[in-house]
Amino acid sequence: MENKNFQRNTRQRRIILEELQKLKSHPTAAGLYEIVRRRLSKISLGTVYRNLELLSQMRMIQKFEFSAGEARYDGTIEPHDHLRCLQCGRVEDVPGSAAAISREWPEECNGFCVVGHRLEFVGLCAQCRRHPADCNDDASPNAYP
Amino acid sequence: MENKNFQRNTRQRRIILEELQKLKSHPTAAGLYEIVRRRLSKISLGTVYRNLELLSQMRMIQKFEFSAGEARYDGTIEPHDHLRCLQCGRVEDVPGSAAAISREWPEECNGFCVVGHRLEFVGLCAQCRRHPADCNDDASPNAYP
DNA sequence: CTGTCTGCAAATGGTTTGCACCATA
DNA sequence: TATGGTGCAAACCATTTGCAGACAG
Repeated sequence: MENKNFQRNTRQRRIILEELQKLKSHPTAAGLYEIVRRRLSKISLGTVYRNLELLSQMRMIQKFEFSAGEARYDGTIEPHDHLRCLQCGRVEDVPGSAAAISREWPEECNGFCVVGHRLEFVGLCAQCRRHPADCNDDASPNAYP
Repeated sequence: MENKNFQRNTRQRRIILEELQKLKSHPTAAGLYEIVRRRLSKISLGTVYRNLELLSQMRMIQKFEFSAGEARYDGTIEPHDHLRCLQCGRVEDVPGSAAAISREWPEECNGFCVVGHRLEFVGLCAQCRRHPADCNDDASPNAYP
């Protein structure tokens, strides 16, 4: 709630934002840390967390914590929905047309003043559908239907 | 994925399920633990977690981990959506008619075989709308718009 | 009896935080 | 140079797990 704006434009912050915006995927903090580390070998995971939090408070990126243990970060700010693979954990954007479906909702519901929503579809991604053999291991990050 | 069915119908398991089904709210594991403890004073939190996990694997209850740090549990199995208050963290069911909107979605999207979805509306509950004074403290469990 | 389940406590894993030093404005 | 940011490591907190004893079938 503390919308504290930052003053310094540090090398770390710049690179974290840059690398995140470069990705079409939605990495976890640890995943992005590994990527950023290729350019800033001494950066710490704590710094990545601090900056991701700050950038998301400033609405420069989106943080979403749908259903899984780890938060994921998105380099864009337009609201949109996601597809999550139950087997491999991959998270992708719902492509344009399908996303449009979800844009209008009642502003009032059950006494709640609704200001937004979070929507995610779960299923199997194209890759995992082709390789059902991988089903035996415990890679499944969720126990949904 | 390991749909291992349980064999024993223990007092603990029975009471956990019973108390959860009695509630209209969606407690966290710790919350339910406090409730169950009134009937089983020596039960451990670990047992509550173990049974909630088992019951949800057996499709006798629902576990959902939308966006917040703690998972929440629902004593019913019919799929339905939720309303989450950004200020107090309360989670309620979306009432019938509104819920119907969200039931049909494409079965295929972006190569994914979609088997379900998770939808949650965020906003302010009736109570928090009446008491905007509480806004100053850091009780807000989420940083969504 | 026997194999599951429980209570306990320690371990885990993602995230946050305190602190002393560093570097941006 | 002042102060916000960083790296490091320890702390946190929800959840999981190993183990020895308890109990359902």
